[in-house]
Amino acid sequence: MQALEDDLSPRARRYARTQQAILDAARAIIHEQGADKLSMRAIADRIDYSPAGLYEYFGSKEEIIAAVCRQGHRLLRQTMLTVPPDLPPVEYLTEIGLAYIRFALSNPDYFLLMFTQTSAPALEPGAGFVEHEMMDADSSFPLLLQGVQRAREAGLIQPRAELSVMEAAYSLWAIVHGIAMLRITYLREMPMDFARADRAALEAIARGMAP
Amino acid sequence: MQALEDDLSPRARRYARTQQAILDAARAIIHEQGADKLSMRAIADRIDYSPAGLYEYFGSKEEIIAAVCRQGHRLLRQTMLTVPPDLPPVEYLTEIGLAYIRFALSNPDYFLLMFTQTSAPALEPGAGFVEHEMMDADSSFPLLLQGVQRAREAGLIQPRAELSVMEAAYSLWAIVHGIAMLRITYLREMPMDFARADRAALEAIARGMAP
DNA sequence: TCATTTACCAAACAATGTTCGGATTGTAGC
DNA sequence: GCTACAATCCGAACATTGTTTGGTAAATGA
Repeated sequence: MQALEDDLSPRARRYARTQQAILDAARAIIHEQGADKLSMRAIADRIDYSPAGLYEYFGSKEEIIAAVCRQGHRLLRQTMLTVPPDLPPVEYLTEIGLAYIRFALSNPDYFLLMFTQTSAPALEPGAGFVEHEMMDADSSFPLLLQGVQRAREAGLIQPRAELSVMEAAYSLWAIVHGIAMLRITYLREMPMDFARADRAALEAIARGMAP
Repeated sequence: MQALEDDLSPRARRYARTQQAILDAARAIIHEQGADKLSMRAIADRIDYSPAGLYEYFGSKEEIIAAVCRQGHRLLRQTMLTVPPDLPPVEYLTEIGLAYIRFALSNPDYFLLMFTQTSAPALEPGAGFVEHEMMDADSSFPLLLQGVQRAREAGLIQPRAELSVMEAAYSLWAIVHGIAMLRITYLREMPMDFARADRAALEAIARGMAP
C-alpha cells in the first residue's frame, strides 16, 4: 500500500495518509454506529485531531462523505469481481447480481449512503452517457454491461429491437438495486425466504432476455 | 373532508386539524426546499406556532416524519389507482409500474424519505408476513399482487414451482423500485432515453413470467 | 538562520432537536 | 357565573451539530 504513494514529498505523503485516516474513521463510524452518528467531532476524536483540524484535509463534511462514497463504489465493484468470470454467462450474471445484494445487506448504512446522495456532480451539458459516473472504471455497472455482452455473444441473450445491450444491463441493475434497497429499508423486518425470491427474480429477468 | 372527523369533541377536532396542519407544512417544506431543510422551527414558523408547541402534537421530529411517510404511501397507492383496472392484465401491470416511477420522479425527496427509513416498527417475533406494513391496505404492494393474480388467471403469467405469485409481484416491485431509486439518485444527471429503457425493462420481466 | 508556508487547535457562532416552567386558554362540575 | 383542572402554548434555556476565526507551533526552503 505504501507503494501506491508514488514519488511524493514526505509532506504530501503524510497529508495523503491523514486524509485516508479520516476516511477510514468515517467508514468505521458508519459501520459501527450508523450514518446518523457520523459527526466531525466523532471523526476527529477517533484519529486524535480537533474538529477544526479536519478542515485542512476536506472542505466540508459533504466532501468527506463524497470521498467515502467513491471508495464504497470501488469496494462494491471489487466484491463483484470475486465472482469467477469463467462461469456460464447467465450464471455469472446471476452471481454478480447476488454479490451486489450481499454487499448491500452486509453494509446497509454504507450502501444507503452511497445511493442516497442527491447532490451529484452535474454533467456538462454536451456530455454523452460515457461521461457519466456510472461508466467510470470504479463503477460496478460496466461489469454488468460486460456480462450482458458476453451472454449475448454466447447466444444466451437475444438483443432485440426493443432491448439493447445497454437496456438489458440497465434492467438487471434495476432489479438487483431494487431488491437491495427494499431489503435494507422497507422490507427489513419482513419474514420471507429472500434467498429463494431473489433467485426467482433473477431467473425471471434472465428468461425475459433469452432468445 | 370535514365528514371524516367523526363524532369527536370540538377539542379533539381542533387537535386533529392542527396535527394535520403540521403534516401538511412538513410535506410542503420537503417538496419546496428538500428534506434536509425540514426543521421543527421551519414547520412551526409556517403554521404560526412556536417550536415547543409542536411537541403537544407529536413526540418528536421522527414521529412527524413517520406520519408524513404513512401519508406518502397512501398517496402513492392512490396515484397507482388512477390506472384503469380494465386494461389487459399485462398492460395494467406495466402501467401501474410506470405510475410508481412517475410518482418517484415528481416527488423525489418525498419518495426518498419514504424508502430510506431504517427505523421501522419491529414486527413481533411470531408474526407472519401478512402482519407486515407491506401488506397494509395503504401500501401499494397489494395492487401489484392483485395485478399479478389477475394476469395469472388470464393465463398471461405462468406460476411455476420456482416463481409463486408472491415472488412474481416481488420481482416486479423490485425492478420498478430500482428504476425509481436509481433515476432520482445515482442516474439523475444521466442523459439517456429512460422512457424507452423503462418500458424495455418492464417488457423483459413480463416476458420472463409469461408461460 | 530566518521567513514563509503548513499543520493544528481553542474558542466562538449559528442552527438544530428537545426540555422545562410558567402563562394563557378552554372546559366541566357546581 | 364561578372555580378548579386540564389542555395549549410559548420564552428561554440546553446539548449537539457543522463551520469560521485567530492565533500558535512546527516544518520547510532560502
